Amino acid sequence: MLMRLYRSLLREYGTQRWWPAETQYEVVVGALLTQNTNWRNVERAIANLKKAGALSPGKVLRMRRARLESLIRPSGFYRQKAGRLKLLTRKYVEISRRGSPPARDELLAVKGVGKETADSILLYAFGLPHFVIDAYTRRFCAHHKLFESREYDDYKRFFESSLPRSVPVYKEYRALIVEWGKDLRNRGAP
DNA sequence: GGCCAGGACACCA
DNA sequence: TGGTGTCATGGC
Repeated sequence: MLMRLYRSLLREYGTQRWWPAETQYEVVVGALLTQNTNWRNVERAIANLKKAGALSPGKVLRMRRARLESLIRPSGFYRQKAGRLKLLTRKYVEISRRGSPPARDELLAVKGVGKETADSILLYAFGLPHFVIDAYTRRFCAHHKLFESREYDDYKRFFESSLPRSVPVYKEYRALIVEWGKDLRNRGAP
């Protein structure tokens, strides 16, 4: 059923090419900045960082707090996010230095990184098979009467156990569901 | 002009 | 565990 819906979405919306980023670190930054935030605003923030030549772990860690806040301001919640971005960057440097990929739990241990952000980083930055659940995914499941729960991890297990363990499929499916959700909203349908 | 976006967390009962 | 308040900008 899930694979059938997947192919149907793919036919309707085409390949989405997520995640739009030039570097692995840019994906990590985007994952944090996009929390409850329109992607367009995140793009502005990332553009600011690039223009300032500051889109690297070293620069972000050394930058003054107020400076970082002003650069990422368009992404909203900029005071919270500035502090959390530094914490996450510290963890990212640690992961990069040791060479082995991050465990989900160690990302979740970073303040400001919840399940969706952790899974986004694991999937889109590190290419690990973790399905990402968001508000659209829950609506998608309810709409098609596929599954229902309050727990994030229930949804995650549902998708991961119903789909082939494929990183490209996980990446594309989540992007397609977001596209489906936006489309649904634009048409004002329930 | 109100509502919401590719959430997470603190605090409470 | 479940419910609510807070964080903030920009588009429609």
